[in-house]
Amino acid sequence: MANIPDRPTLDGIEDRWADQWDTDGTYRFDTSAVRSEVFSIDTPPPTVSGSLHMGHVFSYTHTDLVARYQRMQGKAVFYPIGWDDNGLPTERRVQNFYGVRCDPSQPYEAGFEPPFRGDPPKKHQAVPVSRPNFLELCDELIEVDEQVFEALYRRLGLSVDWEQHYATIDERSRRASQRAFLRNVERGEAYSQEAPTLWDIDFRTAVAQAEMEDRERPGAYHKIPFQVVGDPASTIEIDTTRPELLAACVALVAHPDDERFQPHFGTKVIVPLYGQEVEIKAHELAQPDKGTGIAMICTFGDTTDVTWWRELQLDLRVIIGRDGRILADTPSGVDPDAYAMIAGKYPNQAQRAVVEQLTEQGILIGEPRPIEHPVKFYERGERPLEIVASRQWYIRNGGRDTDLRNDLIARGHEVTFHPDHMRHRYENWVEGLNGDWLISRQRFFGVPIPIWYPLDASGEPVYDTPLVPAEDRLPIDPSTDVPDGYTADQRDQPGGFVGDPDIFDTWATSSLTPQIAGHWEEDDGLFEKVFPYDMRAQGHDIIRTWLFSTITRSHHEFGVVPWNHAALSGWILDPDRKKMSKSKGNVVTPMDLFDQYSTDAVRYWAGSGRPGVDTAYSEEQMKVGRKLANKLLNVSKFVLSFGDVDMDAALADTVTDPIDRSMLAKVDATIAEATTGFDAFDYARALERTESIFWWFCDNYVELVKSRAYESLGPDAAASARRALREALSSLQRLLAPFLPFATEEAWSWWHDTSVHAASWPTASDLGGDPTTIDATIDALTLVRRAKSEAKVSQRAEVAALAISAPESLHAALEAGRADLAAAGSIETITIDPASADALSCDVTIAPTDDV
RNA sequence: GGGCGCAUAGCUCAGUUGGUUAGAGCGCUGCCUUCACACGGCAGAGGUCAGGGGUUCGAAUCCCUUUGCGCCCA
Repeated sequence: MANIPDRPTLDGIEDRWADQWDTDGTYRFDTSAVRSEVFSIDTPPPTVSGSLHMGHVFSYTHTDLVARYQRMQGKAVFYPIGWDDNGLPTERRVQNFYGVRCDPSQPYEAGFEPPFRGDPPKKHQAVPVSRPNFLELCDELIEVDEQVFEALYRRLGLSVDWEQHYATIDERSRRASQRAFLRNVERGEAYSQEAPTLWDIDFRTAVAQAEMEDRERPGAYHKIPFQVVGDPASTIEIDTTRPELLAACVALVAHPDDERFQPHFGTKVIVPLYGQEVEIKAHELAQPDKGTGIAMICTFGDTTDVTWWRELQLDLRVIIGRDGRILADTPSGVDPDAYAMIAGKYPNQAQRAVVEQLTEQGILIGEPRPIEHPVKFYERGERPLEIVASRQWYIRNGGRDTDLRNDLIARGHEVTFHPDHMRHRYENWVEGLNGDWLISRQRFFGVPIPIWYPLDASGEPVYDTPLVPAEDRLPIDPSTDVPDGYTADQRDQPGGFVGDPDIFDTWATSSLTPQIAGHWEEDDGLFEKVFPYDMRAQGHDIIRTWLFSTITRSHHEFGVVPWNHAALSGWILDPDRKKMSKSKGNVVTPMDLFDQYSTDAVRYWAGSGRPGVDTAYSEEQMKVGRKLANKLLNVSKFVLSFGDVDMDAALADTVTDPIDRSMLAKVDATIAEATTGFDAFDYARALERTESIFWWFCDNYVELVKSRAYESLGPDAAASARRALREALSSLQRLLAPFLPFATEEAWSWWHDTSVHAASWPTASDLGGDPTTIDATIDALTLVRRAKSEAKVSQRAEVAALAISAPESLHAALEAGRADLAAAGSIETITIDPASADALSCDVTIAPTDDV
């Protein structure tokens, strides 16, 4: 037997085996496999500029469990991983790390040295740098960040194929992203349009509906009267939380069924302070129970205003600019003197000024009434979103098209969700979309939109006839590359061309991970082997973004769903059932936990979290996992210590004892349950069943037969026990291998030359044993142990006589275990008598001890 | 406001198509220095299955309802 350490330990085994797997290529994808032999997995590329937390460990472990199971089932597992490095999170991290900010008007500076590399002082003013310099710093930092992530994932034991690695900013990703987009454009699935857009005034970029969230914020209703045109004695009172937008008012609106306002529909009123005349309109989105029941429509205060403006075909009277300030120029029809009081102010400052004016002039009715109301924010933003008109690129997603929406809902039904109820999140989201998917961002670090526009004679872009590159030129950067038929000196010249200055939102690229990871159109045959993927793994919080957008892109490009199964992981909650977050200071570093409890122990905790269920962070569970892994090492050592066993002889010829066959029948049943669980992506169930039989095996079966295995009853009886022990151990090690990859590999290596992770998933030994045969003997053993516990003697204490009373139906089973029971309980004589009751009972006579 | 999920031992959770006395681990209590494991082992105590109603021979499980918690969407 190979070297079994005297004292097996979990400490330090991770690096040793991770290196070995790397050397052996244990998890390398077999590119010669045909599609039916492949199990392909689409995993989330983590945002490398973010923090590493237990949420990553949790959900990535779930994916790995399934990957390892499928690999042991003989599948060629395609399990790539990528980093999501493009986008705003990286920009922010670069700003905070180097103390710089991107200013595209700055010239490029070769060999630029940033003022800091990490922790600039708080009072430091960010140094403006050119876009190319800024992007260089992005590239520099993500390389460092990615190494940290890779180290963690290797330590976690993810069985990913590191050769299939990608990043969302790398050349292949840019090519795939641009190619997919250009095909969307060609088919009319992507288009650009000048339209009202959700806008973050701090990041100065457009934001998609999926990135928007409601936050409860204090506000106040201001009751303001509008004088009716032609009837100075009559007023209409409105309640508004945004009096600063009075200048942008284009209409009032009430519900068509509201009898209070029906007489007024079509009449005009005068906006206080600013004097423009606006009409009273009817629309069913007006809420009669909100405020006074009639609202002002401004261009634009919120998304409902956009709907009203569009459907009621109202004027445009924009007053908020892209920097969030009130525009300098007075809109048409608005009193310039009143407007001058708010021009240049931020909305909150403007509100104070307007309320002051209203109060001074005695217009405001009563005091403002404070309320809490939901306000729309960019999920990363700090000030409320505004709505500005701007030209942006969109991909159709059913938000403006019922047929497409229904198609995408139908696609959702082609995916099996785990757990199933997560499909509701998807459908809820698709049904609630109110516009197409905005993919352009006015930012810097990302995949450039591969489009130029011709400039007309006056130098204005002709947006209707964009210039697109041939696919074989991709990826391109329109700010440096030149469209076919033009020369570089025509850039920005009348009659020349201009590059689209924007980049894609991160989701526009990460929605293509199946294409990117699978080398779509890279002509190496990989894509056809892996697509559509077998499995998408992700957290349930990004169903509306990543899951939905990936289905949308696949639907447009291929007319199929990108994967057959979507496995959703839950969140990690802290022990108080709150979502863990850095701001609450309750985030623990995964690496420390790996060191403290062993990686396998942490994986055990993750594996016990059921699919889709939010799970409490629990170091107690990690302790249990450590105990399990430790026990596996020790019981393996013990089972393998009984001398050589002829593993070539037929199992049925060697394992003859009905007790041994009964145990193996129990293991068979567990193998079936674990297999059923894994086939349904329910790794937690597989773990629970496996763990249960494992502890039973250690505590009961091993204790019962170890004397026989020591040859107390002769060589044949010993051979049956030894072979059964090894058979069971082999199955148990393999059943646990997905969960405890390091400990099982360690223990497996003591008696095999190849990896347990390349071994086949266990199958039933099928010796025809009765799984219940052993139970009566174990029950009797438990009663003997109890008697010794109650007598407060050692479990090794001798028992002079054991009288078992049992129903006659159990006598044969008890006879089968009689000799093992006598040895395990140190029992001199055992009698088995019929019992009147159904239950088994024991009368234990403990032998007198020789007091020394 | 619409939708989804959850409620079982002090804690974390299993409990599959309804079927004997509702299970596990942790924690707690007692015992055992036992030759694989003291990072261990053996045993014990601990439950009105959130409340109410219904279906059924039989309900933690199915139906209705109330309450509480969480999430998604508007």
